Amino acid sequence: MVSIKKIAQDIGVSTATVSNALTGKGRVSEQMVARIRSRAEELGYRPSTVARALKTGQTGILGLVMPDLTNPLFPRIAQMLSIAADTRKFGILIADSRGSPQEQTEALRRLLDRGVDGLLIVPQKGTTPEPMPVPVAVINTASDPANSVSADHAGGGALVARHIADIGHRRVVILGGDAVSEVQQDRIAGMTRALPPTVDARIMWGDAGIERAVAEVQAGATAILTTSDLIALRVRSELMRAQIPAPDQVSLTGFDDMSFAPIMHPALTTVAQNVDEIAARAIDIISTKIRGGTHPREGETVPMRLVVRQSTSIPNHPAQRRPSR
Amino acid sequence: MVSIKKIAQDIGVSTATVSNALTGKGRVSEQMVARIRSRAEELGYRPSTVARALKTGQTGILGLVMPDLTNPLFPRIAQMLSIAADTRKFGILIADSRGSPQEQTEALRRLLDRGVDGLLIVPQKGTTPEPMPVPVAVINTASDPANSVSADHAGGGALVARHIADIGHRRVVILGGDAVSEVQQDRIAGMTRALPPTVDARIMWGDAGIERAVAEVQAGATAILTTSDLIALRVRSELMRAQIPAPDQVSLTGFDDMSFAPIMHPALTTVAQNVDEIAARAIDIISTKIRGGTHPREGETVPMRLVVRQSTSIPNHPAQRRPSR
DNA sequence: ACCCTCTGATTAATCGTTCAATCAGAGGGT
DNA sequence: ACCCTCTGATTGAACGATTAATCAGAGGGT
Repeated sequence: MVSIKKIAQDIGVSTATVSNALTGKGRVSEQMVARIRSRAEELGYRPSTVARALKTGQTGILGLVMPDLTNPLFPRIAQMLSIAADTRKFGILIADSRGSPQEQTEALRRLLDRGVDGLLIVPQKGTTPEPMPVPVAVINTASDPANSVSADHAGGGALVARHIADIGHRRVVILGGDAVSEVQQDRIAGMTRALPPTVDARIMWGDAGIERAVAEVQAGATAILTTSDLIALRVRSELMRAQIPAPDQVSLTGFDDMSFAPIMHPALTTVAQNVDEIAARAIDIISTKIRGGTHPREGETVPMRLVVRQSTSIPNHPAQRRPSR
Repeated sequence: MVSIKKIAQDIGVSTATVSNALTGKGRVSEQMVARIRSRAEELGYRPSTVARALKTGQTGILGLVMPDLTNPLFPRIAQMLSIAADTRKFGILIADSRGSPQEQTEALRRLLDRGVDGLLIVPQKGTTPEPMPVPVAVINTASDPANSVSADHAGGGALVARHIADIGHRRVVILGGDAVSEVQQDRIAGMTRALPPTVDARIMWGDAGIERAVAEVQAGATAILTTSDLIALRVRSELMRAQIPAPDQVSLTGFDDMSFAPIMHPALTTVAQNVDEIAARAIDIISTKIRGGTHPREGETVPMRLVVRQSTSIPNHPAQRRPSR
């Protein structure tokens, strides 16, 4: 490995001068800077991030903790974070908390031991991470007081609910996966708040909820709003089993615009997160925090975007038929 | 931050003794080891991985490069690699190559600059990474000469093809996504080799292939074997549009057992990768390489597992009806 | 008493970089 | 001549650990 020392010897100056020339910090004449730069280039010099880290106390590495990497949405977040991070010259060290809070704590400890400059945390459902010795950016949802940035899940819920109300549905089912999840709670809260009082909405949860939702459709409900594309897909399967056509007899919506949403049949109406923006904001926040500042927009959410596809349509139920708008 | 020096001062010995006591390397009396250990415990001492890295030249960090993190299979690999890595005390630094070979090279350079001890590479479709200054483990497919470990894609193709042949199909379509992908090539090669000569199989590729496959079914084919669950899902949508019932008129298979495979309708017959084993093997290989050894099983593949669900059944086409076995 | 060996510890260098402090010398002003 | 300022460079310590080389002293053998 070629070090600053080698360059210094070659040119006949001290290592300090080389360091200054390369980083542009001290006082070095222009010719000298040019000579050093070109020699460094020739030798293929790459500064040792390790040595720099030791001296400065900054590793330039961020730790990323996710609840369970198998959630199909996380890779996109991870990818965008990784891209946003390296515009700021940060690297990303991953840790998986394997679904358990103890493991999450373990994972955090390991990252801290490696000297990360900051932590990006997507918390376990229903847990709040304890205070950390380094700056932290939490990506969760608006109702989490620790939240640094996240999608506007409630707003997204409102978008999809309003869409359903607008096209004429009057009796709907709202279907959540896991009531412990704050994200899902917020999505549902957004839906219920946005629905006009003329709409009859019932909230159901979990596996049992899926069956009950189908029964509810047979009893006259014309739409099922879910908090996840995965749930929507399962509902779709149950509907087929019950021979209920979608969207003819029932409209269906998901959440997150996962990979399969556009290619399932009917293509799923859903709400997309602006993952790029969330990632960029998270990196922005964590890096200002690391520099000791306070980010003006910390805690703000990023709007979601309604993606209307074929799984939602005007209700076709005899009791509720109405002219198209 | 509490360092080795602080402990040394507290007890009144040299830092060397503390280092020796903690790592168990030099000659230190048992009582002294005990005293140092307990003092370290009290102070909450955590060794600086950065300082250690500078001195030893080993960071204990592996770089992970993936072609495009949005592929729904990669998060599982990343998760398992991360878990396997930390049993070996390695951390994992991620980099995304955003689909382009140049970016892949860039990503590798960034990781090397951070001083990773080794690289885990899932290559871009159709590209072979150039030689690297650190040990590398490549996760790709058997036909890649650089491959270190991977699923036995050809074997997986054989499993699913044999299943289809066994239950009586005689005219099938094999549908690939992208002919550039070596993985998909291997899967298809495995399928065709495993099919008996009595079976008529046609290979088709890409978006155009999906339409042609549906036409082929209308012309009498009774099964479509795809190289990916995502493709299978798209085929499923096209079949519904064409009002072709599955699996009644046509059996359908995917690959990779993605999250939605069990919950789509009909639940998808597919081939699962043993991701845990692949990850564990990859870490094993890279760590023996880092220690300067050669791994005895490098290059071997890990068997895939056929997962039979409702999307495949005995062919029901009049021309090919036969008794159940 | 002398030499040898062994144990348990210390010394000091080193990894590659940064940075505050220092210094040599040029040039200007009086 | 003398003092002052400014520029461009150097010195040397530090970051926190590891490690080869060294050393003091205890004990054993002759």
